[in-house]
Amino acid sequence: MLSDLRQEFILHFGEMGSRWGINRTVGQIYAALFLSEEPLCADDLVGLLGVSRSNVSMSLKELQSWSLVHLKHRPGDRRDFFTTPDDMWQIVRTLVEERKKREIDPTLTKLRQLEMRPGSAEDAYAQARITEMRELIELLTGWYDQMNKLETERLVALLNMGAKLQKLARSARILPKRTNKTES
Amino acid sequence: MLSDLRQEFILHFGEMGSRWGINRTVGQIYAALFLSEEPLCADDLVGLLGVSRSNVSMSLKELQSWSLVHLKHRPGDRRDFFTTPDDMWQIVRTLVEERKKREIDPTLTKLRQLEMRPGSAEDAYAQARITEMRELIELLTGWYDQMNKLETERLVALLNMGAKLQKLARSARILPKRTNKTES
DNA sequence: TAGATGTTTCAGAAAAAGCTGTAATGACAG
DNA sequence: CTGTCATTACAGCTTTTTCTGAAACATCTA
Repeated sequence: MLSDLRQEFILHFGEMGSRWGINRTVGQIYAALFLSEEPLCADDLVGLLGVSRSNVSMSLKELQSWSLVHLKHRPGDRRDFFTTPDDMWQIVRTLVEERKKREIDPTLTKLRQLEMRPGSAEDAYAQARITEMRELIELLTGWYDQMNKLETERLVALLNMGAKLQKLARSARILPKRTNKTES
Repeated sequence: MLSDLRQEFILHFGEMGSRWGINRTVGQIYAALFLSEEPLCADDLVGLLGVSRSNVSMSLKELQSWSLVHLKHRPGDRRDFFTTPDDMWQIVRTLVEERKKREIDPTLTKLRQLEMRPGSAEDAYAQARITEMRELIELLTGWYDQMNKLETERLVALLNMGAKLQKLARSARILPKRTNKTES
C-alpha cells in the first residue's frame, strides 16, 4: 500500500517531529498527507500507518488546531478528507506563525513581566540578562513580521540575494548601541 | 537561594525547552546558568534546582555536547564551573548551528537520497513533493549560511532594516522559475 | 599508596507521553 | 423516529523518556 520511498520519508519525518516536540504519529500523518496527491481520510491513514483509528482521529484534530491540514469533502461522501497545502511556503509560514503564537509570544509576555518587577539588588544581573533576551527575540520576530508581509516571490528573490545583502550590511551605518554597557 | 524572579524564569524556560524537544532539566540548568553572573558548579545546580547530582552531571554533559555552556576553572579549586556565553547572539548562532548539524543536514541527505531513487510511476508525485521540500530547505539554509558570515553588528543593522529590505524586495527582478511547472 | 574530593556511569524506579478499544455522540437518509 | 455510518472522548494499558542512588572511576595531595 505504501511504497518504500514513501515509507522511508514518513518514518524520517516522524522521527524528526519528535526531536522538535511534535508527536511522532502526528508527524507521520502529516508526512503521509504531504506526499499524497489525493486527499486522504482517517481510515486511509489507519491502513497506511497501522495505528489505531482513535489515534488518527486525535492526531488529525491536533493538526487542524495547528492549521496544518485542510479539510476536503467529496460529493456524496460524508467522510472528512484531508490535505496539506500545495504551497510549501504556505506550510512554512503557518508553522512559524503557530509556534510564534504558542511559544514565542507567551515567552515575551513572561519576560516583560519579569523585567518590570521591582528588582531587588540580587536580581539586577538576572533582569539585565532577561532584557537582553527579550530585545533579541523582539528584533528577530519584528524582522520576521516584516518578511512575512512580502509575497512569496519577492521573499524568494530576497533570500536568493544573500551576497547582495551582505554587501548592503557591510556598508550599513551601524547605529550606536543603546544601553549595552556590557564589559567583554 | 533562588529569588522568585529567577525561579519563574527557570521554570518557564524548562517548560519551553520541553516543547522544543529539549529535556526539561537541561533547559532549567541552562536557564540557571544564563541568569547567573558567577559561574556555577554541579553542586550549586543541585542546590538551586533540587534535582539529583547525577541528573545535573548528565545534563551538563548534554549541554557541553551542544557547545552551549563553557567550562571555567578557579585557581586552587578542582571543581568544574560552568557559564553560558555573555553574548546572546553567540548563543543563537550556536543553537542554530547545532540543530542544523543534527537535524537539518541529515534530513537533506535523506531527501536527496530519496529523490535519486529510480522512481516507479506511483512515486512520481511524492518525489516531486520531496524535491520541493529539499529546494526550500536548501534556500533557507543557504541564506542562513550567508547571514551567519556577517559580524553581529552588521547582522543587527541588517535586521533593523526590515523596511528597507522590503523595498529592495519589491523592486527586485523576479527570476523566471526554474523547473516548477506545477499546475495550481 | 592511602585518603580526600569530585565526576561519571548505569540499572532500575518513577513519571510522562502516547496509544488503544470501547462506548458515547453526532449527522444524516429514509 | 430509527438505523447506519462516521467522529470523538476517555479510562486504562504500553512505551518512552527522564531521574535517581549507589557504585565505579578519576585526580590530586601528602
